[in-house]
Amino acid sequence: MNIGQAAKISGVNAKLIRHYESIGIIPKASRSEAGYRTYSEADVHILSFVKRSRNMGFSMKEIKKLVSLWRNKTRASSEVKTLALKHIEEMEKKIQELQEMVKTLRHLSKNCHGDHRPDCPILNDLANQ
Amino acid sequence: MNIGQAAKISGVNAKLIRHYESIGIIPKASRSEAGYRTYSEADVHILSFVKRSRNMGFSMKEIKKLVSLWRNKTRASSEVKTLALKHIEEMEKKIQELQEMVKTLRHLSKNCHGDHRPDCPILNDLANQ
DNA sequence: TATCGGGCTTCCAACAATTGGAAGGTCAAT
DNA sequence: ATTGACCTTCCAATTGTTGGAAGCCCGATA
Repeated sequence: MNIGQAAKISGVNAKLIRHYESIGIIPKASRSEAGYRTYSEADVHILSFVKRSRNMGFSMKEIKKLVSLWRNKTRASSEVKTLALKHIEEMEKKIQELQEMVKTLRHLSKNCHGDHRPDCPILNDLANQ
Repeated sequence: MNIGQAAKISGVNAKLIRHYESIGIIPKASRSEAGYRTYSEADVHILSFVKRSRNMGFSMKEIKKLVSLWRNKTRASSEVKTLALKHIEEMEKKIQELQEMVKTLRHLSKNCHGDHRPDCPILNDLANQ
């Protein structure tokens, strides 16, 4: 099948598929006589894998690693688990940071009248802390 | 004072100060005879404001708006509050997304032996869901 | 057969925010 | 006079994705 079909099935748009190929996330697609990229079911499977990994928040660098681990039938599951746990840690750190920002900003907003008057604790705090 | 001094005090590094100037976040600095940028206390104050806003997770676009609101003594506090509340909403959405990713990935990791064996539920899930 | 729409190709540029380097001018002190 | 620290500009890389332009290919219709 052509790239458009592969895009439709995998949910990764054609532009992005070419990009992933160019940066080596996925193997180079074979070509038709006319130079069109052609994809097999297996190729589409890889694309779906990438898409789902992306949905899990993995970076492209991590996904590159995941794809190679996935295709290597003899790798140890510990390698994958380590990668996943590291990613979980990073996400939890990010969550904490965001929660602290929300907390601070929510507190400031609560003290801000939010009307026509110019006095605003939010700006005061950002400016004078 | 020169840019290095302003950077030190505000906590925004010199490179970034120039960048912020170039994209119009902060006003253009005045120059010495030799062409060096010169900063007043008030200029540094703006830089600190930007820095703290960044720490609150605001985008540069939002910060540009915040700076102009801050410098406008007659703006309504509701304008600021609206911006802050919108930002809080976005952060909370992001938090939820991350939490769901963590939840899924944590579940998968729990079922992964994480040893020398190749069988790995994490990869299986990413591939076959 | 001519042509038209849609899909494909490549390359180049933009977004966000920051960081890095290169090549060169300036300043203060030795 | 020269050193070293600081400043200047410009250009490129990062991360992940999206957009456009110019041009080729394929199938269908007039």
